[in-house]
Amino acid sequence: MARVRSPEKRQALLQSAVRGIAEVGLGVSTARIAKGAGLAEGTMFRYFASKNDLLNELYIDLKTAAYRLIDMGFPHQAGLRERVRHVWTEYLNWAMANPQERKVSVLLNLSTVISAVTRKKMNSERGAVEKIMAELNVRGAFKNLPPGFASSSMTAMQEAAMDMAAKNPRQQAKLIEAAFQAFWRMAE
Amino acid sequence: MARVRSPEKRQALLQSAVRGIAEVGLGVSTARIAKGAGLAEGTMFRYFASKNDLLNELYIDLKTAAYRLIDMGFPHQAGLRERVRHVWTEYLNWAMANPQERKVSVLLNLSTVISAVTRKKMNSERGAVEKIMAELNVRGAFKNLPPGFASSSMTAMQEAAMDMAAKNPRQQAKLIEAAFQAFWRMAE
Amino acid sequence: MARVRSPEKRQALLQSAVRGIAEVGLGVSTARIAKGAGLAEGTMFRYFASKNDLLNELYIDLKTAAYRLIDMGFPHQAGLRERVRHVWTEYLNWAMANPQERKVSVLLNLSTVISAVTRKKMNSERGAVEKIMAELNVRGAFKNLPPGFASSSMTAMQEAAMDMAAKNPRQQAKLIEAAFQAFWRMAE
Amino acid sequence: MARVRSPEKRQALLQSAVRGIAEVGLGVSTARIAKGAGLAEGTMFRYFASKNDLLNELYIDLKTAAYRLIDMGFPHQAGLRERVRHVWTEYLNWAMANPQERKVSVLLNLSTVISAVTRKKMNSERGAVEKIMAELNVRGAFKNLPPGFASSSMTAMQEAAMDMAAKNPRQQAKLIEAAFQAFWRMAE
DNA sequence: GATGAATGAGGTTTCATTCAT
DNA sequence: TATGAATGAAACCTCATTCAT
Repeated sequence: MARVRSPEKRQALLQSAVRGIAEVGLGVSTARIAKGAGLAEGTMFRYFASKNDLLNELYIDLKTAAYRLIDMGFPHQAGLRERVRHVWTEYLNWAMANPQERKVSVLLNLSTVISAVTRKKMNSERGAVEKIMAELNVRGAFKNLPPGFASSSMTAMQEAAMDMAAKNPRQQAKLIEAAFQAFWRMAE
Repeated sequence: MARVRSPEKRQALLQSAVRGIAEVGLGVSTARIAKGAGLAEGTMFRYFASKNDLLNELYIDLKTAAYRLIDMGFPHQAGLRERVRHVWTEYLNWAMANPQERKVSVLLNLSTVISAVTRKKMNSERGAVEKIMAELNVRGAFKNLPPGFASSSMTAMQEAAMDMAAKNPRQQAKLIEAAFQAFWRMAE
Repeated sequence: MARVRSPEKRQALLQSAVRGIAEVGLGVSTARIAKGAGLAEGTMFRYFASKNDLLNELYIDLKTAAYRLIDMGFPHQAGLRERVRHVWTEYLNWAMANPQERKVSVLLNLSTVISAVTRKKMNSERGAVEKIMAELNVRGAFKNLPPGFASSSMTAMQEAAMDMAAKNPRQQAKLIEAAFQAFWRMAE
Repeated sequence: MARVRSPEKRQALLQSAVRGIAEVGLGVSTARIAKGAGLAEGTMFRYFASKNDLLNELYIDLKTAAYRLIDMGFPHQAGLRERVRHVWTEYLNWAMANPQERKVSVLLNLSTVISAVTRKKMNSERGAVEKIMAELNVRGAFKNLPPGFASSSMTAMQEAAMDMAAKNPRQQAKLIEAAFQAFWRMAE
C-alpha cells in the first residue's frame, strides 16, 4: 500500500510536512500536509502508511540530507582541525539555509513519535562524524570529560551560532568562522 | 465562605502537566492532566482559563524557579569567574534534578503556544544573569562575536553537559565542574 | 430549599435572567444570571430549585406584571371600544417601556421549558381580557372567524405596532393610537 | 474521483435541524442533528463549517423557500387586492403546511446566531413583496401609519391566522379567506 | 492511482448542580 | 445563609484513517 508511485509527490509531502510542523508543531493535520503538497486529503496515505510513518521517514530524510552534505567534499587527508572545521561549516551552512528543517529536526528528536529503530538507524549513519569527534574527545578540555562530550558540545555550540545568525542574518560566514574559533579553544 | 481555591491543587495541575508533556508532548489531553492531579476533568478550568493559559503559566513557573535558584546565594562581590560558575552550577543542578521540567521548558520554548507577552515578561526577568553575560561577551573568544553569544553558548554548553549527565548519572558534580572548565576556556 | 430569604435578591435574579436571556437566549448560564444579580454562582439555587424553575417563575412574573397593569384602572363601565382601547394602550405602553421583558416573554412562550401547569395557570389569569375579546369576536369581520381570533389579532397587531415603535421611538403615543384605529376597523 | 458531496445529505441535515429545533429549541446538539439525518456526528461538519453556519444557511433556506412560493404564479397584472391576496394565501399555505419550519424561522429571527450579513441578504430578497406593501401603506387606515406598518401588520395577522389554524386544522382554506377579509378592512 | 466523503474516537470547553466551608 | 470550588456529563469540533467512486 505505501510506497513510491511518484517520487515527486512523496517529496512534496515531506516538504509540506516540514512547513506545517515548523508553523504549528507536530500536531499538524494530515489534511494540511496533503493540501500543502497539492494533493487530496487521503492521498498522503498512499505514500505513507500512517502519519507516524511519515514523521519517521521525514526524520531520516532530514538527518540524511545533513550527513550527505558533510560527506561530500570531506577532507579525509587533512588535519583534525580542518576536518572538524569542515563538519562545523557544512552543517551550519545547511542549517542556516534551512531553518525550518532544523527546527523540525529538533522537534522530532524531542518527540515520542520517532521509534527506537529509526533512532538506532540514524545513529549508525553518524559513523564518519563520530570518528573525528572521538579524536577530539581526547584533546584539550575534553580530555577530562566522558566520551561523547565533544560531539555534544559541537552540536550545542552550533545551536548557539544559529541563534545568533537568526538575529544577524548578514554576517553568517564571518560568524560561523568566529564561532568555530571559540569552539576550538576547548580543544586546544 | 465556600472552600478556597487551593494552591496545592494548582501546583498539582502544573506538575501533572509537566509529567504529561514530558511523556507524550504538548498534545497531552487536559483530561490526562486533570486526572494526573487527582482532579475531575472540569476542575482544571477553574484554575486555568484554557489549556493555553496553563501552558503559559507553566512556562513562567519553570523559568522563575530556575531564576530564583540562581538569585539565591548569588556571590555579588566575587570575581567574574566565580559569578559565572555560580550561574552555571546552580542551573545545572536544578536541571539535572528536574529533567522533565527542563524538557518541558525546551518544548514550550519551541512551541507556538507561548504568547509574545509571556516571552517578553520572562526575558525581562533574566536581567541579573544577562549582566554578567555581557561582561563575559567582551572577553576571550567571545570578543569577536555579537552580543548575546556568550549567553547562548553557556546555555548550549549546559545542554551538552546535561546530555552527558543523563547517560552518566553518577558523576554529576565532577562532570559539572569539568564542563565548566571547558566552557571557561572560551572566555580566557 | 427553594423560597424566600430576601425578596430583593429573588427579584434581582429574575431581572438578571431577563437581561441575560435577551442578550444571549435561553441558553444563558446560571452563573451569569447569578453574577448579574450580584450573587455568587451557587446562590441562585437557594431561590429556585433549578434553572427550569426559575424560567417558569419568570414567565409567570412577566405575564402577571402585564395583566396587573391592565387591571389597574380598567374602565369597567365604559363601552366596548373604550375597554379594548384600554387593554391595547396599557399593554403597548408596558411592552414598549420593557422591550427585553417582552422579548423574553416571547422566547419563553416558544420554548419547551414552560410546563403545561404553568401555561394553564397563566391562561386562567387572562380571564378579564378574554371576556372583552369574546365580545369583540362577534363583531365586524371577526364574526366569520373562530373564537379566539379577535384576541390573537390584537396580540398580533400589537406586535406590528411594537416593531414600528422600535424604529420610530419618538412618536409612540401617536403610533399607538393610529394603530388602534387600524385594528378597530376590523371590528366595525 | 471520490464520492461526491450529496445534496440529499445536506437537505437531510437541514430538515433534521428543523425537527430538532422545533422540538427542543436552538440548543439542539449537533449530534442529534447528525443522527436525525442518518449521518455520523462528524459528517455534519463536512457540510457546514460550524453549527452557527448551519443555522444561518437554514435561515436563508427557509426564507427563500417562502419567497419562491410567492414569486411563482404571482399575478403581476392583477389589481392590488388580488396581488396582496396572492401573497397572503401562498404564504399561509406554506406556513400551515410546514409549522415546524415556521416556528424555527421565528426562533432564528429572535436569536443572536443569525449574522448581520445573513439578515441583510434576506431583506434584499423581499423586494417583490415589499413593493406591493408600499402600495398598501398609503391606503385606508395605513395612511396614518409609518411606512412598513402595512407589511408588519400583514405578517402579524398571518400569525394570528396560523394560531387559529393550528387549533382548527380542518377549515384552513375558509379560515385563510375570512382572515384576509378582516385584514383587508384595514386597507379600505 | 487519486480523490475526498464519511466516520467516530477523542480533544477542549461549558455548565447545571452539589456541598464543604 | 451565602459562597464558590468541585464535579462529570454533554456540547462543539478536529482529525487520522478508510473506502466508494
